[in-house]
Order: sequence, then C-alpha cells, then structure tokens
Amino acid sequence: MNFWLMKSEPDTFSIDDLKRKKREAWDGVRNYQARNFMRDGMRVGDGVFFYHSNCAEPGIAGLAEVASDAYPDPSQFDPKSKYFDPGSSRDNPRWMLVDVKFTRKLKRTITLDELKNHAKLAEMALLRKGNRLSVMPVDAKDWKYILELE
DNA sequence: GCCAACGTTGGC
DNA sequence: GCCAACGTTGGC
Repeated sequence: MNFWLMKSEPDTFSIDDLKRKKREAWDGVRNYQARNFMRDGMRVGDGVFFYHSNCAEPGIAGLAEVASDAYPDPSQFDPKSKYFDPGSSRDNPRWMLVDVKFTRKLKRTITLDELKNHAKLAEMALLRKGNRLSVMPVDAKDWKYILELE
C-alpha cells in the first residue's frame, strides 16, 4: 500500500464536496509527472491526503482512498471542457485519472504552516521549495507522523 | 493582486 | 538542443 497527497482548490472541489459525493473522478490533471503517479504508482486502496490549496487555510483537510485503476480522463476529449486537449486522441489518450473515494475529514485541517514547523517533515515533496505538483507520493513514515498530529 | 518557481512551447 | 517567451500554480 502506498500513500499520496492530492491538491484541490476548495472553491472548486473541497473535502466537503467529496464527502457529499462519496466518490469522484480526479479529472483535470495536466502535468506529466502527476499523471505518471496516478497511472503507474497508484493502486486501489492506497491512502490519500486531501489537500486544500490556493485558499485561506492551505493544508490537509481529510483522508481519501484510491478507488479505481487509472483510465483516460474523459475531459480531454470534450471541446467544451476547460481541460480539453486537442493534442490527445481516444486511440492514444494523453491524460489519465483515478477515482477517489471519501474516507473521512480530519478533526481539523493540518495546515501547511504547521507542517513546515516539523523538522521531521522537511524532506516531504509537499514542502520542498517550488514544488507545484498536484499529485505526489507521501512516505509511509510521514503519513503516520502527520496523522499523529491530528 | 503580486510574484517566485517551474513547465511548456516554438523559433532558430 | 538551446533558450526566450509565455502560462500556470499556489503561497502570501
């Protein structure tokens, strides 16, 4: 079992939205590295930190679970979607996604600011300077450590 | 709204 | 293959 962190802007799709919908196709990822993590790294049942980005209180807001294998992101084929990619084709899709299933909200959001204050987490991909990936792996030891902060 | 960091694009 | 220009991310 592996662990991941997935960013979402709460104004667009928050942990409460996932709670209400129970399950969601994680569409719109248009970064090759993030795609590769979903396509090659994720397995059903893997743990996911649901991270709120670009908002008043950035941080880990809840837990989710990988709920499907990777499959082509339908939005890349839809000319009306803002995620439409004219360079992709159904025969050779460029972008993949997984479904994500709600597990639970954290009792409180563990903020980015708080995470930065823990020296043991300094090597986390999330905290490395300039990191903008929206999907990234989390070490098992960091997963455990962060949950103990809750 | 600003801007640093980074990815992508496209001319050469 | 280089690299300038441009677009996006996301914290602040």
